[in-house]
Amino acid sequence: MISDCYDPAMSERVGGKPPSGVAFLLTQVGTHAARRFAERVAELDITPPVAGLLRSIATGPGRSQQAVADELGLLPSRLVAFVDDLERRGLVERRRNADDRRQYALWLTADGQALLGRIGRTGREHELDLTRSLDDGERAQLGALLARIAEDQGLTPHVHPGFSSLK
Amino acid sequence: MISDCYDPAMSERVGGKPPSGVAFLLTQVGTHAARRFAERVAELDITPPVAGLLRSIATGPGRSQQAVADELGLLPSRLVAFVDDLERRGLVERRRNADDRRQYALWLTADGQALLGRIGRTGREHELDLTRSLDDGERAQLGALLARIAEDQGLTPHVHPGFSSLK
DNA sequence: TATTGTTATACTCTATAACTATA
DNA sequence: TATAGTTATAGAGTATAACAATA
Repeated sequence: MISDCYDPAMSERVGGKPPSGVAFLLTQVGTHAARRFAERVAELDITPPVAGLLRSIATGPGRSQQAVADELGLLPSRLVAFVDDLERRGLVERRRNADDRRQYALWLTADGQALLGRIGRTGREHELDLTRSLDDGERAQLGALLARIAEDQGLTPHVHPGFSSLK
Repeated sequence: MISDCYDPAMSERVGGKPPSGVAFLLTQVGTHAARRFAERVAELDITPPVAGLLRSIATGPGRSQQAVADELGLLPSRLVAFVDDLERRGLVERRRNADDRRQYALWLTADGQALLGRIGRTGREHELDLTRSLDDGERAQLGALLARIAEDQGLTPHVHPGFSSLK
């Protein structure tokens, strides 16, 4: 999923009217951004979904797996595999909830927090490289326009749509 | 591939410096754009890759499957399945090349051209809806900034990175 | 021997449903 | 009975290698 390979601009050229093609540019550049970020965090032996999961746990520590899965819009069965792997690597800890022993509370270990720091630095490098052809004013302008579209289209702040499925 | 679920902005907030988050916004909005376009063309019983393939054949008719696969950066083995389906539906035609009988030349049928027209209208609707919160000047501004990034990052015009693998 | 198109296969991602243990 | 977490499984999408026909 997740690929928009058709270019409205081209067919508009055939159809008559002049092309604008902002939508296609958005999918093209957006896909490139996602791919480059994935390449960068691969050097930390994680994938983008795992990076998002670590951040989510850090932002709201001690929540149940369902609560986290719900926030990120991913299936509980997917989250299990992620947490299994992170727990094996000593980055995340599962603790039984004493009040409701069906639930596990998720916490970051010290190693997990250190990794999150490295992910943050990777994200800043990614940001700088991707927008290196813009000056500060243009970067802010682009951010403002994208934020407007994101809000208008009903996208949840800080949650990537790649997580979705929601159900 | 293709999902960038980690938000640099958030961890920067933890790390210290103020967040900008243009890179994350790009993947978020770009993924949304690709998904919405996929939903739209699904009503024409095609997927975005197939829409891109139809456009490619229309732009350069009579080329071999390898030439088309090469342009779009997709594997020959993937293209076979797409062309099989499109030929069954009477949208594309395979013709043996008389000079080199190993090759098939790809052509759009009249039905295929009609479908391409409907795809073009769908693309224009998509473009308008996605950028409905911007005025004409802002839309042009956004397009210019995205085009600058696309060129700087070495993206091929009119070819979606989702096709890639290149090899 | 090399190339075009094709088939077979495998590996990942994603989605659904069934199972367990607790409530 | 309902819920949290887990397991098993099936379907896309994607990549690799082997094959037949032709050069």
